[in-house]
Amino acid sequence: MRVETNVLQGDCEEELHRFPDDFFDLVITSPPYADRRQNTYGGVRPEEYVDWFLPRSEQFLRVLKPTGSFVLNIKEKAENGERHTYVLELILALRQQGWLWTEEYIWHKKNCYPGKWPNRFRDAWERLLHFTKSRKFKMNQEAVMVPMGDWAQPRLKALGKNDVVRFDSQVGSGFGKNIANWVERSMAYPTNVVHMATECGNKNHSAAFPLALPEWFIRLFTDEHDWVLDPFMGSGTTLRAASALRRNSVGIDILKEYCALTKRQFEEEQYVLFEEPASYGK
Amino acid sequence: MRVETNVLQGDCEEELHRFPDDFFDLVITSPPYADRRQNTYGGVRPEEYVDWFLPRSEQFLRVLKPTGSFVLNIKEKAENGERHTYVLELILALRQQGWLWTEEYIWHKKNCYPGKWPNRFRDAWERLLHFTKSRKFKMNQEAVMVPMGDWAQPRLKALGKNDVVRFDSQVGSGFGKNIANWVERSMAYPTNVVHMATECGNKNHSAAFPLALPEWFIRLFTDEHDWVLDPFMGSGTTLRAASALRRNSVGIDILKEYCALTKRQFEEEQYVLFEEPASYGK
DNA sequence: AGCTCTTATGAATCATTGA
DNA sequence: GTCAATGATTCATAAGAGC
Repeated sequence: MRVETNVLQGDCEEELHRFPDDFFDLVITSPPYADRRQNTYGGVRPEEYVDWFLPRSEQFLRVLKPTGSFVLNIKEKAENGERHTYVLELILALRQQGWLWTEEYIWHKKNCYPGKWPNRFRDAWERLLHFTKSRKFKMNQEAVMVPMGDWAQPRLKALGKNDVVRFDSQVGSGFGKNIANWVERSMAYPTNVVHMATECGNKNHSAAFPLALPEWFIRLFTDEHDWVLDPFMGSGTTLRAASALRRNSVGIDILKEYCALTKRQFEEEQYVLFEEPASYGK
Repeated sequence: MRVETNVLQGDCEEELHRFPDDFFDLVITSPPYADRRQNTYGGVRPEEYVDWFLPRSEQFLRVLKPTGSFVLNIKEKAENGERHTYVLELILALRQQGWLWTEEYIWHKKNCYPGKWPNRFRDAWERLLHFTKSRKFKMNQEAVMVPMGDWAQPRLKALGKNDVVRFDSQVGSGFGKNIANWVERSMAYPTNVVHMATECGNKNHSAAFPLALPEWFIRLFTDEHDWVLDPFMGSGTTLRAASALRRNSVGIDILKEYCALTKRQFEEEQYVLFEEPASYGK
């Protein structure tokens, strides 16, 4: 069975009217973050962010299956020395809209942006908010289990001073013990903290999240041939992850450039798939 | 100059009336989390949590210096398959009360509680909310610097884990300046994700946080002989960290058992200090 | 192939300048 | 006064070069 991958150009609030209720199994997206500047892409002011978001999330709620999930990657900006509260308000508003706030995953960005300020350290994490329509939803926990052999050993080898000092010695309690536990089992369930580097890019566009991030959630919340939606597609990372995992997908973006770029990149990757199947999906 | 360490038994809302305005440099605490069970320590219902907290935080605001910081360790419970929203509401309410929500640090618990549920993974993180009274507050970023990437790669190979741990704990106990001089540019500032294991509990009480956690924030937000307050003291981890770092401290707890336990443990540690000064500060 | 070393750069944030 | 744009700060990665 073939996998469909569709790119739609337009505002997701409008475009989603094409789809029936209860169609998608997963909505996963990294929307444009709030920004005071008007001339950047998607510059929505922090104060207006919730009002801007709600009519769109209402459509997400409609087109999502009762067993589906909605994963929202977002992080509030700091302005005038303080964190904005619009993300907190958005969570509360989404619950009012009918969503269940099932979980908050943390994306730990190992290679976060550098910088130094008098009142804060570098921001190394973002929220991955997990909303559902019902308490019974699809979750394939086994699909994201971490293979111990493949993971722990090279990790240990590559364990620079950073890892040891930062992860371990601050406490002094047992990496050794943990390792021993890991070796006994071959697979372990992950936690709600996802460690991933941002994609260091030869990309010509600001990639929202690394491929591995949508991949992780697509494996976790969908099966093969399920339907995945990214209503703020950007450069199309979600679609590539979905396609590689044999899920049908729809990406929507308001900018023609992004849509064209995604379509083109996608065709190139399809070509690569044909040429060197082994390297695809990496 | 001697360092004072005080334990007060009572409700912090009452006990703090003893203190003048603008007295403390840091308030750091892990309050009793919301809990539906009434007969456990500090069983406050989620729905009532904000109302219960606000009169107390009003006192924190009063006794904290304008340059001081308030660090709140908290995490919302999941109930009936959903995350509670009282922590979000608390943040919004604290801002209304006059606090600035300066930052949200993530405590990544490397060895989080085991368990398996159908709709979520193990919870491996907690919030460390940083509030201040003003945009100009005290922050000693150099006090929590960590060794940098390029440097120890070859050295670490030769060293082995124990050496690294010992190196780090020496830094913690006051040799930091020397180390910093040796390696000049080899130290980097940390991020807002704090990696620490929970203290593996052979303790007879559920330790709220590991010693290293208050230690980190005490070094970051206070100088020697500053005053540290933990209004929900519990087993007294904050006080031990403060004392080891030569900060004056006040701990308040409503339970006599905790107060007695902390006093007793504290005297024991003082005794250890007298016996084997070298091992203290570990 | 496996190493070391070098280089570019990423949803950042704040202070300053200018409209 | 408000708002928008610019410069300075700075580190964990991947990718590429060289051996």
